[in-house]
Amino acid sequence: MNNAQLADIFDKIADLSQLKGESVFVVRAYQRASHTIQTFPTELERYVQEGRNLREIPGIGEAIAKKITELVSSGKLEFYEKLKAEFPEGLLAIMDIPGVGPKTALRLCQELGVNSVADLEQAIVDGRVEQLPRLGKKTADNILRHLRTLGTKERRTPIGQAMRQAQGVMADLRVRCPGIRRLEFAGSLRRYQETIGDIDLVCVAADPQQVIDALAGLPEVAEVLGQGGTKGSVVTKSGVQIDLRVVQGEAFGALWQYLTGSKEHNVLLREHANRLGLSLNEYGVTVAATGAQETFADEVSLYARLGLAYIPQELRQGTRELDTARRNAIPRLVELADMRGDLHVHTDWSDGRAPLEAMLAACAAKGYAYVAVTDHSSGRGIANGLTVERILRQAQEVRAMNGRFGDMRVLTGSEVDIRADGSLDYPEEVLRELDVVVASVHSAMGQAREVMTERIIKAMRNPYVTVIGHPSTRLIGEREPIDADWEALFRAAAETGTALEINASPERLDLKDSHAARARELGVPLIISTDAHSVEGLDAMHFGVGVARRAWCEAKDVVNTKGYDGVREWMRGKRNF
DNA sequence: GCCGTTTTCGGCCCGACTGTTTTCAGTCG
Repeated sequence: MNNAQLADIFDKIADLSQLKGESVFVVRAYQRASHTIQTFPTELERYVQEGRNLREIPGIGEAIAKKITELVSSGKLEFYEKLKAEFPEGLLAIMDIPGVGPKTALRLCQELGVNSVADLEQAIVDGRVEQLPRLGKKTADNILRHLRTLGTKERRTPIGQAMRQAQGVMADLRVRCPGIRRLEFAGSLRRYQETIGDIDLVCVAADPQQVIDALAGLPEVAEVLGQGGTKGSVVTKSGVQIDLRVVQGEAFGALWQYLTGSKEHNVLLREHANRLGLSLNEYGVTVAATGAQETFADEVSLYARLGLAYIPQELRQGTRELDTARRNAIPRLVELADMRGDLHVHTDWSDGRAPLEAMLAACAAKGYAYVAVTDHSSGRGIANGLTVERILRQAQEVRAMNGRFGDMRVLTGSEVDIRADGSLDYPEEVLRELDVVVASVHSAMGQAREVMTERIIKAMRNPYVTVIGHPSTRLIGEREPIDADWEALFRAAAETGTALEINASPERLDLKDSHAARARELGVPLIISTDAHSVEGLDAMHFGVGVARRAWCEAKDVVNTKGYDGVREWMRGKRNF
């Protein structure tokens, strides 16, 4: 049983506990455990097998540790089975409808005999729901509306799309409201999560109402969910929810912090504040003893007031960042400016859209010290992969580009298919001629775990393989990752000195954050590359850096933060392994 | 159910908005 499945069960236990009327603290404990498990870098199943103590994980106590052990050893949990049996199966789905929580779901079930979403729809249409005390026509209509769009819209938006949309809306708002003094995005977008639930915007303006109204009036807005004096919430025509919070004055630090979250981080932060005799909300800090209010112009001063080092937004996941900040041990995370080159770039020699020179010119304009040209190998017929003859000719041309783009060094390379049996698409005589070999799985992605794991490890053992490209092959929201023993892959990568890629393309982000974190822990060299197929694609580097930062990576953990000489030296190490 | 620079027991984050209410419960983030 993997962490995602475990987390799902504890999330359901939390929901069921709510229905059962357990105290909110019990519910919260299960929710917290679910979140912790979801983001934990190691599979708990392996953790338990290795005899490690689950209770060392924050948020996991005696009771939940026992439940996890039962789940990973038997695949079942008696407590959960019994709990589930107490309620109709459809009740959890009813609770998934926005606006319907445990209280309402239970009433619908007990007072109207509603046991499924379909039952509920019928009950609303029949007019039975609006007759219940403290519900009413408006509530019933809202539930119906949400119920009917439940299956139709994607729940989360990939970060690339959300980022574009956020920037568009922010530009529009600035034009419409000249009184805006500051406008930033917050939430999961700012934390560089791979998918975004809704876009959170924070704003400082003299006239908050004007900005709220402007948001509601944007042409791309399909529905206004709520509109108050400081807060507006809309859904765009593309189905993305945008929440906007506007304040007057300069007390921006606490607001931005609050809306950046995560929720789990904020809960921990407020608990921490309470222990210091302080109370924290989105306006600032209140000293409990005196009632004195303090505001903060920026986040750094807010964290400092709470006795904490600044916590970069990507680390605000509600895991160990608070403890680390208290010990003043937050590392200096890798930054976009640390990136010295891109080691995975395509041109129109294969399936890229731009010519070689255009790609190189764009890389030079970014100030890179080097770039590797890595078009597809011949196995990718559909991607116009390069035959042996063409790759050797391209390598010649690429080498000849050196000196034409200032100090930027141009490296030869290829993105070589790892075939189903783990062999590579080019013979060694060819690979030997290339500076950078990105080995990637592009076919037979459905192989069984053992086969797939062995296949990739075989590629790592090839001395000419520099890096494994987009290791999981997933496309976010479109294609599931391969099934592989990640722990085994990470150990093999560390042993052979093969880098693993953090593919920065926002539809991939592969390795993902938790995998990158585990790889880093095991000493695997990481390379952040854009896999650009166009000039614009080169701009995706910051998404990859965001993933690396979420994985607590420092510059030293990322190979292509080294200068040209450093990278060459590192690559020589791999060839001699 | 978890947890400890007040504590192994007694606490546990905080506010906005909606819809239904004459003061607030439920939901959400």
